[in-house]
Amino acid sequence: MHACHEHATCVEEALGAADRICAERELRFTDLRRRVLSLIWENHGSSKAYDIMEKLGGDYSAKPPTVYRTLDFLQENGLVHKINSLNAYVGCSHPLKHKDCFFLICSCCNEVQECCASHVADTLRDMAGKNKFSPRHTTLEIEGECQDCLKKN
Amino acid sequence: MHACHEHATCVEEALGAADRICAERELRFTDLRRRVLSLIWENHGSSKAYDIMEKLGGDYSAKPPTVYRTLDFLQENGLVHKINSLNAYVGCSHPLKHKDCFFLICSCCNEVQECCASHVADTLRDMAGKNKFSPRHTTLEIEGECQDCLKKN
DNA sequence: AAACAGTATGTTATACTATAACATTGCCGA
DNA sequence: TCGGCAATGTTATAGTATAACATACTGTTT
Ligand SMILES: [Zn+2]
Ligand SMILES: [Zn+2]
Ligand SMILES: [Zn+2]
Ligand SMILES: [Zn+2]
Repeated sequence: MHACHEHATCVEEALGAADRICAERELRFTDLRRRVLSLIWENHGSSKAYDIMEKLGGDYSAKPPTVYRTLDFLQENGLVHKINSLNAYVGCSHPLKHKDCFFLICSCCNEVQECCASHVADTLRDMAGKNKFSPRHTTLEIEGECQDCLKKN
Repeated sequence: MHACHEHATCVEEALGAADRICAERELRFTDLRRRVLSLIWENHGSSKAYDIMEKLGGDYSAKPPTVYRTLDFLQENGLVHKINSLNAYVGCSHPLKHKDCFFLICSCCNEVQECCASHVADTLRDMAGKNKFSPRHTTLEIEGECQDCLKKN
């Protein structure tokens, strides 16, 4: 689906971007936050909160509030997104440029691709306007099958 | 937000449509199913499963599986939709014509308006195509403020 | 250094959302 | 009437998320 030849690069870039963003905003990119973001970036699928919790401490030494607070922090700063249709979380693939993005979710390989397209956003804004609605946040999640999986099957 | 001068009409229409749809498909529109759909149509907001459960039997005589099975039936037959961003359910406002719909959710008055627009669906399909993605189901939920609430505030 | 404030994390408990598995009931045709 | 199947009931449990309060860490002021 994606084209990351060397996935370690994805992780490093994500962590590097997080470092810079937190520095700029004078936020603390603590060890816990870094570990959670890193776990989320282990692959290009989405991660469930309780799976992250287990990975943080096999013995459940990390408790739910710890995980959810960390996820909240990462979301607030645009470093991860929640996929509402899955109750799961993905790393933002372009945290500084993120705007009006949406998600293509392959239910075969579970990968999630984050996309931006200004004309999609424009279309939605127009549509909202015609309905006299003032949008604040859009959830757009498209479930289906990615090219690789289509080919395989 | 919506323009139902006599909300009873909305409820009756919804129940009537359900009757017809179930008859056509040789499904049983049982008392329970009718009651749940009716409760959901009490207003134009979204309903939480556990609230429906309480209304079904103040003493919690209705248990979760009863409610969720009924909601599943109603969803499968296009009579209600789940709003993933709220974990809540709304009645479908046009069950026979439903196709590529999306939702405008006012976080002020909590009303949910269901909209269809073929050009929105077209735009999304094109976009998916450009990403070589074969979409199966789209979740599009726009949170914001409706005209009435904008005026009021 | 000691006191302090503010942020981050730990801990315990609980709320909220949803499903599995099996029992019972009710409907309908053979 | 019997058998089969769909619907509902029942009990238990899984899965997702937050409230409330305690402790620890970071950096600043005195
Ligand atoms: Zn993003
Ligand atoms: Zn795939
Ligand atoms: Zn609909
Ligand atoms: Zn409103």
